[in-house]
Amino acid sequence: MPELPEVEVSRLGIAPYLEGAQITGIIVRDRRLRWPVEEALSDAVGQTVMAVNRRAKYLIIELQSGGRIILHLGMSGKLRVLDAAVPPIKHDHIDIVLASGKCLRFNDPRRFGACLWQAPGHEIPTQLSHLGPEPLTDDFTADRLALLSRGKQVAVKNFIMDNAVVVGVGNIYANEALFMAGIDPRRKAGKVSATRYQQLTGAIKEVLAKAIQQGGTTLKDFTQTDGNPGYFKQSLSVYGRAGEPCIACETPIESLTIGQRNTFYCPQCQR
DNA sequence: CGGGACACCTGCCTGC
DNA sequence: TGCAGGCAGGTGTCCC
Repeated sequence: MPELPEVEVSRLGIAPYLEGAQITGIIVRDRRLRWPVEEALSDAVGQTVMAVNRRAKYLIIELQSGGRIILHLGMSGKLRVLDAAVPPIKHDHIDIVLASGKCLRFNDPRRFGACLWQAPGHEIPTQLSHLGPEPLTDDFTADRLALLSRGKQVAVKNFIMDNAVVVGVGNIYANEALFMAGIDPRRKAGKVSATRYQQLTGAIKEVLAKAIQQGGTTLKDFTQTDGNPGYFKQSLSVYGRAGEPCIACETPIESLTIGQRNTFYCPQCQR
């Protein structure tokens, strides 16, 4: 479910229901997420939601008190807005109930996701305090990649998936961006030229922006019971296509493991 | 310190 | 049909 584009699509989907709404209740059915859900989360009850923002793959629900509810979807998390009276299904761990009678419902089978509480006047949780720049802003530049990669022995694929370098580049889009830029994912980060970092930076921005746009289709029926995505599948050039012909040169796409993650590339186009 | 392995957890798909 | 095994879109932690 959650690469950055899907988190952003979720944000766009839930924001209209949440912004300006009053929270009348919070139901926690299972506290055992990535980190235990704090009891103090209930302090959000009675608060008005001022905005729903995103930082990296975290969704941040800003409250009038200055407090924040911070959600992360992990590997399998999903958010839906539905009538609060709808009976919960398996893995519906948290409801944020609104005065409108609707609720934001967090479902996460694997429980790698998180729901953090930042009390008013408190520091942002440490998970969010060491994050690199957002990929779709001007803070993310080729110069930054070139600078940070100096002398680095890690594979360039791992490098761009490092949240301290740039946030929001998950496994799928790391593969796709490296294909677009014609860079072998195994290449050491320190051995990628400035010119090619220029191309890679553009590729990351392009692939993420495009995926968010395509997510807009999913957005349309976001509140329906199960609008299941899969929207980006047709657009993928290499991810999940081992053995299939490269869209550019027809050489079979190869797969291997880098940093315990499945990696796909065209041995002809990517050097 | 950089780099890499591992951990967390459930569902689903494959192959015997 | 059943079951074991492997794999999955993330990321903090631990160990060398």
